[in-house]
Amino acid sequence: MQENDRQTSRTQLAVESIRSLIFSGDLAAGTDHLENELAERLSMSRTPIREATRVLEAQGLLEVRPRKGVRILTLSAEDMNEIYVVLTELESLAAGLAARGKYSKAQLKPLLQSVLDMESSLQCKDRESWAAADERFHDELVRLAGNSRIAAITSNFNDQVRRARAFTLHLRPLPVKSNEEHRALFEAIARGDEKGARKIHWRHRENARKTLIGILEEVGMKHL
Amino acid sequence: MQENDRQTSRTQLAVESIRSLIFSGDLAAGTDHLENELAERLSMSRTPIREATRVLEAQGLLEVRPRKGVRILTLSAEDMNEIYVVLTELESLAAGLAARGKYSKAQLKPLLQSVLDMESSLQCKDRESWAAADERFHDELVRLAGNSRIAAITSNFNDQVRRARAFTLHLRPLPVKSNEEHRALFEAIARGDEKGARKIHWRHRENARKTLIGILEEVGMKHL
DNA sequence: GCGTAATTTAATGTATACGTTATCCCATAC
DNA sequence: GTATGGGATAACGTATACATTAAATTACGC
Repeated sequence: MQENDRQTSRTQLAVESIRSLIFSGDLAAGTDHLENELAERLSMSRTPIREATRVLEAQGLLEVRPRKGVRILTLSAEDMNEIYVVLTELESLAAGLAARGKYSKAQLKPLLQSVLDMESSLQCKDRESWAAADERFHDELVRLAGNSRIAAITSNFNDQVRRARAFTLHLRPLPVKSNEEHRALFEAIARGDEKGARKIHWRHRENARKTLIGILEEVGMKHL
Repeated sequence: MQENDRQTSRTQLAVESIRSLIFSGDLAAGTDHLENELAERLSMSRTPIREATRVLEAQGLLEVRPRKGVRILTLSAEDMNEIYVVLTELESLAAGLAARGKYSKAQLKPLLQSVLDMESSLQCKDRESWAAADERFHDELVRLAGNSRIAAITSNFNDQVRRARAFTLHLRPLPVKSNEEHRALFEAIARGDEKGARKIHWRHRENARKTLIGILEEVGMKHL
């Protein structure tokens, strides 16, 4: 009856389902949910739900508050700032490491492709596809850095700010400048310019951070 | 009969107990342990053990391998390097943020105290107490940076490399230079020199990284 | 009506039961 | 001796039972 495989255990399924529900907003930030409710919703007993929520708590997506249910975490502007500061630092480091990697043009192809994709998305003013390409760019950048810890942390933080980014996607100006920065970063990595890559990406992220925080303050969005 | 309080739930107790057992070496790196074994050892049922091991897995201290028990993770020299690279980056960032904080002498007292403690430990050649003061120094530094994410990540990584550091503590030369660096960093923070603080700490950590990796390679320690 | 104590409710923490199945062991075939 | 297959074992995943206790509700005295 039950699947024993780690990939398809109810616990694993619960982790993924709850993550999706959080990202989609079905479990809105700031709302509370009892174990029973989640169990019923996902058609399983409380046992896998409990294991899943403990894992998601460790990942910073929710908070277990005994007798009040799990609370989907909200992010204040201050939280956002903290996260962006760390992302800026670690991705810049990643950019430097990627440049140090002396990759060939062929190896950098996926990175270049994501830049091209962003440029074409920008021409059609298609923000959604631009965002998707942007995510690929950042993922690829971190992958090229070859440090699994950096990858794990940035992935986790990107999960945490995903909602905020989606929210502001349509509120901010078309990211023309952002694209120029991506291209410049690509060039720096391609020519193995570690310091340059670091600096370019650092400024890129700083800009992104300021834009995001600016919008959140403008909209008076205290929590997201 | 059971304690319901989050602080003293069996799950929480299991998390802390298992952590201690790992740090003390009672659960040695690379060894496997069945849920039943752990449950019996900690005098509780498998339920809290399972929840605890999932959390510890998310924290990177062990790996759940169905039917083979949980494996206490070992760290290769490469893992160590990855972790130190990230620690270097984030703690340097913390040092810069601490300097930017423009703290008063009074507020910096704990930091200074840990430097003084290290210096006196060094005079008695007491490595253990030096290491304890060193840990206080780094904790305080990160605290002063005022970014809870940096604190969480560095704390987690320090946990992961704790065994390795303890192992090499008596193999490396007395950290005279390290102490000079701590003092210099303190001065930089005290005078609000953000760039200087960053640079000093970066070099400090780089030295620590190279020393550690050097020793591990010298001793031919592939895993720890 | 209001504050406090008693009572009920229900969410949780934990133990336990049990079905499933990976793994091990051995018998048999070659 | 090696390989294959079947059966036993036991570790795990999950559901469920149940005691505990925080929170909600009611009862009560003033």
